[in-house]
Amino acid sequence: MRAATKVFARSGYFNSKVADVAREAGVADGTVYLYFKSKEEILRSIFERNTSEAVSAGREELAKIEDPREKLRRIARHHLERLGADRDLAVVFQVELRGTTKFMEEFSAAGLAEYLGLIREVFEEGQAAGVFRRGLKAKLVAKVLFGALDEMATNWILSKRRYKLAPLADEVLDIFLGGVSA
Amino acid sequence: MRAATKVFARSGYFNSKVADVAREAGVADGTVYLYFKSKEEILRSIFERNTSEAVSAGREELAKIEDPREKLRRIARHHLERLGADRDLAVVFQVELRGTTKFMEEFSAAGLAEYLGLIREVFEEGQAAGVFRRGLKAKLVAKVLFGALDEMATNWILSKRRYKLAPLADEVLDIFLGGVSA
DNA sequence: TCCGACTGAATGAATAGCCATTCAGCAAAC
DNA sequence: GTTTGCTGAATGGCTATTCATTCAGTCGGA
Repeated sequence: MRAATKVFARSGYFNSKVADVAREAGVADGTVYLYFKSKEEILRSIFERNTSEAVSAGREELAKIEDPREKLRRIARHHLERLGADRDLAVVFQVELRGTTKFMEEFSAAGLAEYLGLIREVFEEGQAAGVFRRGLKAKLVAKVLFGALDEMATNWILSKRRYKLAPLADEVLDIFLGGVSA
Repeated sequence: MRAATKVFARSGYFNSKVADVAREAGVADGTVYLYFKSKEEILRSIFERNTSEAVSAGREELAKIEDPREKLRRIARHHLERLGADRDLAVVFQVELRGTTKFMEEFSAAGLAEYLGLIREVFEEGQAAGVFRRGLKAKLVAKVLFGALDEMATNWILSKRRYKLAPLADEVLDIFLGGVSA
Protein backbone atom coordinates (compact mmCIF):
# COMPACT_ATOMS: atom_id res chain seq x y z
CA MET A 1 0.00 0.00 0.00
CA ARG A 2 2.89 2.24 0.72
CA ALA A 3 4.25 1.20 -2.65
CA ALA A 4 0.97 1.83 -4.41
CA THR A 5 0.70 5.26 -2.88
CA LYS A 6 4.14 6.09 -4.12
CA VAL A 7 3.47 4.84 -7.63
CA PHE A 8 0.08 6.49 -7.94
CA ALA A 9 1.56 9.72 -6.65
CA ARG A 10 4.28 9.63 -9.24
CA SER A 11 2.31 8.73 -12.34
CA GLY A 12 -1.33 9.02 -11.50
CA TYR A 13 -3.74 6.18 -11.03
CA PHE A 14 -4.67 5.67 -14.66
CA ASN A 15 -1.16 5.87 -15.93
CA SER A 16 0.19 3.44 -13.38
CA LYS A 17 0.44 -0.19 -14.24
CA VAL A 18 -0.26 -2.85 -11.68
CA ALA A 19 3.15 -4.14 -12.65
CA ASP A 20 4.67 -0.85 -11.48
CA VAL A 21 3.08 -1.22 -8.11
CA ALA A 22 4.36 -4.77 -7.88
CA ARG A 23 7.87 -3.78 -8.80
CA GLU A 24 7.87 -0.94 -6.30
CA ALA A 25 6.72 -3.34 -3.63
CA GLY A 26 9.36 -5.84 -4.65
CA VAL A 27 6.92 -8.62 -5.45
CA ALA A 28 5.62 -10.29 -8.58
CA ASP A 29 2.66 -8.97 -10.52
CA GLY A 30 0.40 -11.75 -9.40
CA THR A 31 1.18 -11.23 -5.75
CA VAL A 32 -0.64 -7.92 -5.78
CA TYR A 33 -3.82 -9.90 -6.40
CA LEU A 34 -3.32 -11.91 -3.27
CA TYR A 35 -3.87 -8.74 -1.30
CA PHE A 36 -6.21 -6.70 -3.49
CA LYS A 37 -9.10 -7.82 -5.61
CA SER A 38 -8.35 -5.32 -8.36
CA LYS A 39 -6.42 -2.25 -9.24
CA GLU A 40 -9.33 -0.10 -8.31
CA GLU A 41 -9.47 -1.68 -4.92
CA ILE A 42 -5.92 -0.69 -4.24
CA LEU A 43 -6.85 2.94 -4.59
CA ARG A 44 -9.98 2.54 -2.58
CA SER A 45 -8.04 0.91 0.23
CA ILE A 46 -5.68 3.83 0.44
CA PHE A 47 -8.58 6.18 0.95
CA GLU A 48 -10.48 4.09 3.37
CA ARG A 49 -7.60 3.30 5.59
CA ASN A 50 -6.53 6.89 5.88
CA THR A 51 -9.82 8.69 6.19
CA SER A 52 -11.21 6.47 8.87
CA GLU A 53 -8.00 6.65 10.83
CA ALA A 54 -7.80 10.40 10.56
CA VAL A 55 -11.36 11.22 11.44
CA SER A 56 -11.54 8.97 14.45
CA ALA A 57 -8.17 10.09 15.77
CA GLY A 58 -9.27 13.68 15.36
CA ARG A 59 -12.63 13.26 16.98
CA GLU A 60 -11.04 11.67 19.97
CA GLU A 61 -8.64 14.49 20.50
CA LEU A 62 -11.31 17.13 20.16
CA ALA A 63 -13.14 15.74 23.14
CA LYS A 64 -10.50 17.21 25.40
CA ILE A 65 -10.95 20.74 24.15
CA GLU A 66 -13.55 23.26 25.20
CA ASP A 67 -13.31 26.39 23.10
CA PRO A 68 -14.88 25.91 19.67
CA ARG A 69 -12.34 28.22 18.11
CA GLU A 70 -9.58 26.13 19.49
CA LYS A 71 -11.30 23.02 18.22
CA LEU A 72 -11.39 24.36 14.71
CA ARG A 73 -7.78 25.30 14.97
CA ARG A 74 -6.94 21.80 16.01
CA ILE A 75 -8.88 20.35 13.11
CA ALA A 76 -7.13 22.60 10.65
CA ARG A 77 -3.78 21.83 12.12
CA HIS A 78 -4.38 18.12 11.96
CA HIS A 79 -5.58 18.34 8.44
CA LEU A 80 -2.47 20.03 7.17
CA GLU A 81 -0.07 18.18 9.40
CA ARG A 82 -1.30 14.87 8.19
CA LEU A 83 -1.00 15.74 4.55
CA GLY A 84 2.20 17.67 5.07
CA ALA A 85 3.83 14.65 6.66
CA ASP A 86 3.44 12.42 3.63
CA ARG A 87 3.71 14.00 0.26
CA ASP A 88 2.81 10.88 -1.67
CA LEU A 89 -0.31 10.36 0.32
CA ALA A 90 -1.16 14.00 -0.12
CA VAL A 91 -0.85 13.70 -3.87
CA VAL A 92 -3.13 10.72 -3.94
CA PHE A 93 -5.68 12.50 -1.81
CA GLN A 94 -5.54 15.84 -3.52
CA VAL A 95 -5.21 14.60 -7.06
CA GLU A 96 -6.16 11.00 -7.65
CA LEU A 97 -9.15 11.14 -5.41
CA ARG A 98 -10.58 13.95 -7.48
CA GLY A 99 -9.76 12.25 -10.73
CA THR A 100 -13.04 10.66 -11.52
CA THR A 101 -16.53 11.50 -10.48
CA LYS A 102 -16.83 7.87 -9.54
CA PHE A 103 -14.22 7.97 -6.79
CA MET A 104 -15.15 11.46 -5.95
CA GLU A 105 -18.73 10.58 -5.28
CA GLU A 106 -17.70 7.66 -3.21
CA PHE A 107 -15.32 9.69 -1.14
CA SER A 108 -17.68 12.60 -0.98
CA ALA A 109 -20.41 10.40 0.36
CA ALA A 110 -18.25 8.66 2.92
CA GLY A 111 -15.16 10.35 4.29
CA LEU A 112 -15.71 13.91 3.24
CA ALA A 113 -19.28 14.10 4.39
CA GLU A 114 -18.25 12.92 7.80
CA TYR A 115 -15.42 15.36 7.95
CA LEU A 116 -17.57 18.29 6.92
CA GLY A 117 -20.10 17.14 9.47
CA LEU A 118 -17.48 17.28 12.16
CA ILE A 119 -16.55 20.84 11.31
CA ARG A 120 -20.18 21.78 11.18
CA GLU A 121 -20.92 20.39 14.60
CA VAL A 122 -18.11 22.33 16.14
CA PHE A 123 -19.26 25.45 14.44
CA GLU A 124 -22.84 25.05 15.61
CA GLU A 125 -21.58 24.48 19.08
CA GLY A 126 -19.78 27.78 18.81
CA GLN A 127 -22.87 29.50 17.53
CA ALA A 128 -24.86 28.19 20.46
CA ALA A 129 -22.19 29.50 22.79
CA GLY A 130 -22.39 32.88 21.15
CA VAL A 131 -18.82 32.71 19.88
CA PHE A 132 -19.74 32.62 16.21
CA ARG A 133 -22.16 34.73 14.24
CA ARG A 134 -25.69 33.35 14.25
CA GLY A 135 -26.70 34.32 10.75
CA LEU A 136 -24.30 31.97 8.99
CA LYS A 137 -25.24 28.59 7.63
CA ALA A 138 -23.08 26.07 9.40
CA LYS A 139 -22.92 23.79 6.41
CA LEU A 140 -21.64 26.47 4.16
CA VAL A 141 -19.16 27.65 6.73
CA ALA A 142 -17.76 24.17 7.00
CA LYS A 143 -17.24 24.03 3.28
CA VAL A 144 -15.50 27.37 3.27
CA LEU A 145 -13.02 26.24 5.87
CA PHE A 146 -12.48 22.89 4.23
CA GLY A 147 -12.08 24.49 0.83
CA ALA A 148 -9.47 26.90 2.09
CA LEU A 149 -7.46 24.15 3.74
CA ASP A 150 -7.82 21.92 0.74
CA GLU A 151 -6.46 24.61 -1.49
CA MET A 152 -3.45 25.03 0.76
CA ALA A 153 -2.75 21.35 0.43
CA THR A 154 -3.20 21.29 -3.31
CA ASN A 155 -0.91 24.24 -3.79
CA TRP A 156 1.63 22.66 -1.56
CA ILE A 157 1.91 19.47 -3.55
CA LEU A 158 2.11 21.34 -6.80
CA SER A 159 4.69 23.80 -5.63
CA LYS A 160 8.31 23.25 -6.50
CA ARG A 161 9.31 25.15 -3.40
CA ARG A 162 9.50 23.05 -0.29
CA TYR A 163 7.83 24.70 2.64
CA LYS A 164 6.05 23.51 5.73
CA LEU A 165 2.37 22.99 5.20
CA ALA A 166 1.12 22.81 8.77
CA PRO A 167 1.87 26.38 9.83
CA LEU A 168 -0.53 27.65 7.19
CA ALA A 169 -3.33 26.28 9.31
CA ASP A 170 -2.98 29.20 11.70
CA GLU A 171 -2.94 31.77 8.99
CA VAL A 172 -6.03 30.34 7.41
CA LEU A 173 -7.77 30.14 10.74
CA ASP A 174 -6.88 33.73 11.46
CA ILE A 175 -8.76 34.87 8.40
CA PHE A 176 -11.54 32.39 8.85
CA LEU A 177 -12.21 33.16 12.49
CA GLY A 178 -12.20 36.86 11.71
CA GLY A 179 -15.00 36.20 9.29
CA VAL A 180 -17.19 34.03 11.42
CA SER A 181 -16.73 35.40 14.90
CA ALA A 182 -19.55 37.23 16.60
CA MET B 1 -15.86 20.23 -28.10
CA ARG B 2 -19.28 20.57 -26.64
CA ALA B 3 -19.67 16.86 -27.25
CA ALA B 4 -16.35 16.04 -25.66
CA THR B 5 -17.19 18.10 -22.60
CA LYS B 6 -20.41 16.20 -22.24
CA VAL B 7 -18.80 12.82 -22.62
CA PHE B 8 -15.89 13.56 -20.31
CA ALA B 9 -18.30 14.94 -17.76
CA ARG B 10 -20.37 11.80 -17.86
CA SER B 11 -17.68 9.14 -17.75
CA GLY B 12 -14.45 10.86 -16.90
CA TYR B 13 -11.60 11.45 -19.26
CA PHE B 14 -9.87 8.13 -18.85
CA ASN B 15 -13.02 6.11 -19.08
CA SER B 16 -14.25 7.87 -22.18
CA LYS B 17 -13.48 6.41 -25.56
CA VAL B 18 -12.69 8.62 -28.48
CA ALA B 19 -15.45 6.71 -30.18
CA ASP B 20 -17.88 7.99 -27.53
CA VAL B 21 -16.94 11.54 -28.27
CA ALA B 22 -17.37 10.90 -31.96
CA ARG B 23 -20.78 9.36 -31.49
CA GLU B 24 -21.92 12.22 -29.26
CA ALA B 25 -20.76 14.67 -31.88
CA GLY B 26 -22.53 12.70 -34.58
CA VAL B 27 -19.41 12.04 -36.62
CA ALA B 28 -17.19 9.07 -37.35
CA ASP B 29 -14.28 8.09 -35.14
CA GLY B 30 -11.72 9.26 -37.61
CA THR B 31 -13.28 12.66 -37.97
CA VAL B 32 -12.29 13.58 -34.46
CA TYR B 33 -8.68 13.43 -35.61
CA LEU B 34 -9.30 16.02 -38.26
CA TYR B 35 -9.88 18.52 -35.49
CA PHE B 36 -7.70 17.29 -32.64
CA LYS B 37 -4.28 15.75 -32.72
CA SER B 38 -5.03 13.31 -29.93
CA LYS B 39 -7.43 12.48 -27.17
CA GLU B 40 -5.33 14.42 -24.74
CA GLU B 41 -5.50 17.45 -26.91
CA ILE B 42 -9.25 17.44 -26.76
CA LEU B 43 -9.13 17.86 -23.03
CA ARG B 44 -6.45 20.48 -23.22
CA SER B 45 -8.48 22.47 -25.70
CA ILE B 46 -11.43 22.56 -23.38
CA PHE B 47 -9.32 24.08 -20.66
CA GLU B 48 -7.51 26.54 -22.76
CA ARG B 49 -10.52 27.88 -24.50
CA ASN B 50 -12.41 28.45 -21.31
CA THR B 51 -9.77 29.79 -18.98
CA SER B 52 -8.48 32.39 -21.34
CA GLU B 53 -11.97 33.54 -22.15
CA ALA B 54 -12.98 33.78 -18.54
CA VAL B 55 -9.97 35.59 -17.20
CA SER B 56 -9.87 38.22 -19.88
CA ALA B 57 -13.59 38.85 -19.72
CA GLY B 58 -13.32 39.23 -15.98
CA ARG B 59 -10.35 41.52 -16.01
CA GLU B 60 -12.09 43.79 -18.42
CA GLU B 61 -15.13 44.15 -16.30
CA LEU B 62 -13.17 44.84 -13.16
CA ALA B 63 -11.70 47.94 -14.68
CA LYS B 64 -15.02 49.71 -14.24
CA ILE B 65 -15.17 49.10 -10.51
CA GLU B 66 -13.51 51.07 -7.76
CA ASP B 67 -14.06 49.45 -4.42
CA PRO B 68 -11.76 46.44 -3.92
CA ARG B 69 -14.42 44.68 -1.91
CA GLU B 70 -16.82 45.04 -4.74
CA LYS B 71 -14.19 43.80 -7.14
CA LEU B 72 -13.71 40.64 -5.16
CA ARG B 73 -17.42 40.16 -5.03
CA ARG B 74 -17.60 40.46 -8.76
CA ILE B 75 -14.82 37.93 -9.22
CA ALA B 76 -16.52 35.47 -6.93
CA ARG B 77 -19.83 35.97 -8.63
CA HIS B 78 -18.33 35.45 -12.05
CA HIS B 79 -16.54 32.36 -10.92
CA LEU B 80 -19.65 30.65 -9.67
CA GLU B 81 -21.92 31.97 -12.36
CA ARG B 82 -19.73 30.64 -15.07
CA LEU B 83 -19.51 27.17 -13.60
CA GLY B 84 -23.11 27.20 -12.49
CA ALA B 85 -24.26 27.91 -16.00
CA ASP B 86 -22.76 24.78 -17.50
CA ARG B 87 -22.71 21.70 -15.39
CA ASP B 88 -20.75 19.60 -17.85
CA LEU B 89 -18.06 22.18 -18.11
CA ALA B 90 -18.01 22.47 -14.36
CA VAL B 91 -17.49 18.76 -13.97
CA VAL B 92 -14.61 18.80 -16.39
CA PHE B 93 -13.02 21.69 -14.57
CA GLN B 94 -13.61 20.51 -11.05
CA VAL B 95 -12.93 16.86 -11.63
CA GLU B 96 -11.07 15.99 -14.79
CA LEU B 97 -8.70 18.87 -14.50
CA ARG B 98 -7.58 17.62 -11.12
CA GLY B 99 -7.33 14.06 -12.31
CA THR B 100 -3.66 13.84 -13.00
CA THR B 101 -0.73 15.79 -11.72
CA LYS B 102 0.20 16.26 -15.33
CA PHE B 103 -2.86 18.27 -16.27
CA MET B 104 -2.96 19.81 -12.89
CA GLU B 105 0.54 21.19 -13.16
CA GLU B 106 -0.19 22.51 -16.57
CA PHE B 107 -3.34 24.23 -15.46
CA SER B 108 -1.81 25.36 -12.26
CA ALA B 109 1.04 26.98 -14.10
CA ALA B 110 -1.14 28.68 -16.67
CA GLY B 111 -4.73 29.51 -15.90
CA LEU B 112 -4.86 29.13 -12.18
CA ALA B 113 -1.71 31.11 -11.50
CA GLU B 114 -3.09 33.99 -13.49
CA TYR B 115 -6.38 33.81 -11.71
CA LEU B 116 -4.83 33.74 -8.28
CA GLY B 117 -2.66 36.63 -9.36
CA LEU B 118 -5.73 38.61 -10.26
CA ILE B 119 -7.29 38.09 -6.87
CA ARG B 120 -4.04 38.94 -5.21
CA GLU B 121 -3.69 42.21 -7.05
CA VAL B 122 -7.12 43.30 -6.04
CA PHE B 123 -6.43 42.38 -2.48
CA GLU B 124 -3.17 44.30 -2.37
CA GLU B 125 -4.94 47.26 -3.82
CA GLY B 126 -7.38 47.04 -0.97
CA GLN B 127 -4.59 46.79 1.54
CA ALA B 128 -2.98 49.89 0.14
CA ALA B 129 -6.29 51.68 0.42
CA GLY B 130 -6.60 50.62 4.02
CA VAL B 131 -9.67 48.55 3.38
CA PHE B 132 -8.04 45.22 4.19
CA ARG B 133 -5.85 44.19 7.06
CA ARG B 134 -2.18 44.85 6.44
CA GLY B 135 -0.74 41.85 8.23
CA LEU B 136 -2.10 39.27 5.83
CA LYS B 137 -0.14 37.71 3.02
CA ALA B 138 -1.95 38.53 -0.17
CA LYS B 139 -0.94 35.30 -1.84
CA LEU B 140 -2.35 33.21 0.92
CA VAL B 141 -5.51 35.25 1.07
CA ALA B 142 -6.06 34.70 -2.61
CA LYS B 143 -5.78 30.97 -2.13
CA VAL B 144 -8.23 31.02 0.74
CA LEU B 145 -10.83 32.77 -1.34
CA PHE B 146 -10.22 30.60 -4.35
CA GLY B 147 -10.30 27.46 -2.26
CA ALA B 148 -13.61 28.40 -0.71
CA LEU B 149 -15.20 29.11 -4.07
CA ASP B 150 -13.72 26.00 -5.57
CA GLU B 151 -15.21 23.92 -2.82
CA MET B 152 -18.63 25.43 -3.45
CA ALA B 153 -18.35 24.44 -7.06
CA THR B 154 -17.18 20.93 -6.33
CA ASN B 155 -19.95 20.34 -3.85
CA TRP B 156 -22.43 21.66 -6.29
CA ILE B 157 -21.54 19.24 -9.05
CA LEU B 158 -21.53 16.32 -6.67
CA SER B 159 -24.80 17.18 -5.05
CA LYS B 160 -27.93 15.43 -6.12
CA ARG B 161 -29.95 18.41 -5.08
CA ARG B 162 -30.27 21.08 -7.73
CA TYR B 163 -29.66 24.52 -6.37
CA LYS B 164 -28.30 27.74 -7.76
CA LEU B 165 -24.57 28.03 -7.42
CA ALA B 166 -24.04 31.73 -8.02
CA PRO B 167 -25.81 33.08 -4.93
CA LEU B 168 -23.31 31.30 -2.74
CA ALA B 169 -20.75 33.81 -3.88
CA ASP B 170 -22.25 36.42 -1.62
CA GLU B 171 -22.36 34.17 1.36
CA VAL B 172 -18.76 33.18 0.91
CA LEU B 173 -17.74 36.77 0.44
CA ASP B 174 -19.57 37.76 3.57
CA ILE B 175 -17.43 35.41 5.63
CA PHE B 176 -14.30 36.15 3.72
CA LEU B 177 -14.57 39.92 3.91
CA GLY B 178 -15.30 39.70 7.59
CA GLY B 179 -12.00 37.92 7.98
CA VAL B 180 -9.84 40.19 5.94
CA SER B 181 -11.31 43.64 6.51
CA ALA B 182 -9.39 46.20 8.51
C1' DT C 1 -27.60 22.90 -69.38
C1' DC C 2 -24.93 18.76 -68.95
C1' DC C 3 -20.77 16.14 -68.20
C1' DG C 4 -16.38 14.49 -66.53
C1' DA C 5 -12.54 15.45 -63.65
C1' DC C 6 -11.20 16.80 -59.40
C1' DT C 7 -11.12 17.98 -54.36
C1' DG C 8 -10.97 17.19 -49.70
C1' DA C 9 -13.92 16.26 -45.86
C1' DA C 10 -15.69 12.37 -43.66
C1' DT C 11 -15.82 7.51 -42.85
C1' DG C 12 -15.18 3.23 -40.19
C1' DA C 13 -12.82 -1.16 -40.51
C1' DA C 14 -8.28 -2.72 -39.47
C1' DT C 15 -4.03 -2.32 -36.85
C1' DA C 16 -1.06 -2.36 -33.22
C1' DG C 17 0.06 -2.08 -28.70
C1' DC C 18 -1.08 -2.00 -24.07
C1' DC C 19 -2.14 -3.97 -19.52
C1' DA C 20 -5.35 -6.06 -15.90
C1' DT C 21 -5.99 -10.41 -14.49
C1' DT C 22 -5.31 -15.43 -14.22
C1' DC C 23 -3.30 -19.75 -13.08
C1' DA C 24 -0.13 -23.70 -13.53
C1' DG C 25 3.64 -24.47 -11.24
C1' DC C 26 7.76 -23.73 -7.95
C1' DA C 27 10.07 -23.58 -3.42
C1' DA C 28 10.45 -23.37 1.37
C1' DA C 29 8.51 -24.67 5.71
C1' DC C 30 6.38 -27.78 8.50
C1' DG D 1 3.81 -35.20 1.72
C1' DT D 2 1.27 -31.26 2.22
C1' DT D 3 0.46 -26.60 2.91
C1' DT D 4 1.50 -21.84 2.19
C1' DG D 5 3.05 -18.04 -0.28
C1' DC D 6 4.62 -16.47 -4.14
C1' DT D 7 5.83 -16.19 -9.15
C1' DG D 8 5.68 -14.33 -13.88
C1' DA D 9 4.48 -15.82 -18.49
C1' DA D 10 0.32 -16.19 -21.08
C1' DT D 11 -4.34 -14.68 -22.08
C1' DG D 12 -7.95 -11.86 -23.52
C1' DG D 13 -10.07 -7.72 -24.06
C1' DC D 14 -9.90 -3.21 -25.01
C1' DT D 15 -9.17 1.24 -27.60
C1' DA D 16 -6.27 5.14 -29.68
C1' DT D 17 -4.97 5.97 -34.03
C1' DT D 18 -4.44 5.23 -39.03
C1' DC D 19 -5.54 5.19 -43.83
C1' DA D 20 -7.70 3.35 -48.08
C1' DT D 21 -11.98 4.41 -49.65
C1' DT D 22 -16.32 6.92 -50.41
C1' DC D 23 -18.97 10.62 -52.02
C1' DA D 24 -21.08 15.26 -52.14
C1' DG D 25 -20.03 19.18 -54.05
C1' DT D 26 -17.36 22.42 -57.35
C1' DC D 27 -15.85 23.98 -61.69
C1' DG D 28 -14.49 24.57 -66.47
C1' DG D 29 -15.50 23.31 -70.97
C1' DA D 30 -18.62 21.86 -74.58
